[in-house]
Amino acid sequence: MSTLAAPRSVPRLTAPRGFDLRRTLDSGQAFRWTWEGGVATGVVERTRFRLVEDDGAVMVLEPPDAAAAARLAAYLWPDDLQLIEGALGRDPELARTLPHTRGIAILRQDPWETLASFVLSSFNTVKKIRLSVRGLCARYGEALPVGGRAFPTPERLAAATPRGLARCSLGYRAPYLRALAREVADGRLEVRSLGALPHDEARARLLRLPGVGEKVADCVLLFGLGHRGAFPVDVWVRRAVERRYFGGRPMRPREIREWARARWGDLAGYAQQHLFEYERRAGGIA
DNA sequence: ATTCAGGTGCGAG
DNA sequence: CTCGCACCTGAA
Repeated sequence: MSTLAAPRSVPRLTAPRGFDLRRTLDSGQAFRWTWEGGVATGVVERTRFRLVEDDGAVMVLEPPDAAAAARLAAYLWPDDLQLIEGALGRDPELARTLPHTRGIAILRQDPWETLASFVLSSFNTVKKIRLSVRGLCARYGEALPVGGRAFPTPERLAAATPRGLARCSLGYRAPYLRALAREVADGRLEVRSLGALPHDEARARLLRLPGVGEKVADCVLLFGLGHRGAFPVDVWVRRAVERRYFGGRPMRPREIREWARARWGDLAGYAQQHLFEYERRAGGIA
């Protein structure tokens, strides 16, 4: 099958039908993946991976380890894309969108990393978020045996100095991040246990955190806590919904979110991802 | 040099 | 509650 000559030891993961690695990793939900040619490099939990897509499969160039590859699969494609895209395609607008966006999976990311990263996302661009996250990992992340660095623990960030955080270009978000890290480090917030709460309860808990508003809370629910019905409304999604579904009528984010949840239910998060990706590319993001 | 992109928090009404 | 504004920094 494979036309690539690869060492026999390189694990080859069969992707779900239609899965698109590049679209998935570049869709603004994760901030640590970089591409060099056709090779994606990124850190998941405490393992650095190097991946290439190959004819319906993902070749794991690094590490050469079947157990790690299995963990990667749980991160990359937690959902049945065929089923989801089939259902969303019954929406005429999404049917027009999907040819340009299909194959995007919503990742299952670490809750703490997701929360911390998306606090940085407020009033910020994807490019700059990546820059800040890279800086945080370089400065505060533990060096991993095989190379790369882990995302910083709450303890490390709680102990960070304002000066050190400023080096990571966090701007006014630095105190939010540190306050957040302290809540977790002190045990006032159990990030992992958030995942066990129902959607609405987890959301209410997130909204009490510093630097977490409705949009960031919905991103954490969707990308870190597995709540696929969450519908984060950023400027792109807002534009897309207003223009494509409401004839350009200005709407409040909350109104959009409630409408989306009623319309798409547990698939709202995926609907958002496709609308976001399409709008962003049409809107001139390289 | 100037302008722009981006959610949240806060005070005022 | 809703509104209007300040906030920080890389890129154009």
